[in-house]
Amino acid sequence: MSKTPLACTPHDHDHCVSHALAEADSLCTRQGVRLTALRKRVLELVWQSHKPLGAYDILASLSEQDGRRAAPPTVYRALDFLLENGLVHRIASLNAFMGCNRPEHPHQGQFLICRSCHTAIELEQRAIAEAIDAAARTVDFVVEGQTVEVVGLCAPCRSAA
Amino acid sequence: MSKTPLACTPHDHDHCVSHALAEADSLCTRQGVRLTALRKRVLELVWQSHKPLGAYDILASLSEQDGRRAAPPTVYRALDFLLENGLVHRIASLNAFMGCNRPEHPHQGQFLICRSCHTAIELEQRAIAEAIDAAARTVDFVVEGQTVEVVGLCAPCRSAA
DNA sequence: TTCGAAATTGGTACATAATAACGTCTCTCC
DNA sequence: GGAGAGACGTTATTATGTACCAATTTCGAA
Repeated sequence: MSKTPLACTPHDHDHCVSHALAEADSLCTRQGVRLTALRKRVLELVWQSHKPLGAYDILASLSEQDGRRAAPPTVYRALDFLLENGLVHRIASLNAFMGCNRPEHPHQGQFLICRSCHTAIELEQRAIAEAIDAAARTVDFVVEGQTVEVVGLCAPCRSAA
Repeated sequence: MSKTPLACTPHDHDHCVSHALAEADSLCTRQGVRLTALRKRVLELVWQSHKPLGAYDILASLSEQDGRRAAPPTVYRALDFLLENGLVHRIASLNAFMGCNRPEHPHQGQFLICRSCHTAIELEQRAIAEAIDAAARTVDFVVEGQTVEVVGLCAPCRSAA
């Protein structure tokens, strides 16, 4: 299995999505969990969007594109599965979800969210995680999970302005 | 005006709340904005809680304790004012609000949230902010706002377990 | 002092996000 | 084939947040 991050640029977008799905397939097989058709489709929808996608956006796509009669629990259950298995991340400040670049090893990313184009860049910087751990130690707090979500302007949007 | 953080320990809780309210008063006067009775009351409720408080919790307190007939927009407007003026922080991962320890200078804190007792500790570590800024620079992203929310266990809860 | 604009608040209705509870189906393993 | 677990369908409900307009208050200017 490739170790390259699943970077997504416009010209190779379809390839990027299929790569992500293939990697998810293999990961689930190794973990002994089932990437069912529904779960795979939800993951595909999340990956097809360049922006973090809301649960109800996914719901709408399932109805409109697939003609599937889906209710909220259907989507949330699929998202829960994908979250548990590290295939997507949840962006708390947006109530939205995005595909994980590096599902092959467990981690919690940091996210740069452009307020203009709404795309999100996933980082995985040990320096940030360690700065947080160090700060937590000073108040004797044991860290179990980190949420780092940064709003600002990405380079393309600054150029456009 | 004192520069000491408004640390809140059980034995001086009432004093801590009144200190926060007095500081908010003076800050709003200096800024030329109006800390009305409603806004002050909402701030007081947020400060009285040791845990981040949801908007609908505030709403319930206004109804039950004050007998005031309040609808959601009333609370959200007051919270918007308090957020804009740096008197409270919003915790995105909890959909909740907590009083700001240091309203006298603008900042965005980092939050350590105990999953057992649900209290939140506000930090203000330049090292964390700088690690994030540095990471953002590597992808040419300009940071405008940081959300850092850490879940884990605080020292008292670990001792109790 | 009185007028009038702006800010604040009250209130209804609605929009969006997430979960509870329960039944049914399907797959796998024996 | 049957039992059990996991996955999915369905209805209803709860939780969170906003759009909109009307009524009131505040405060400066005439």
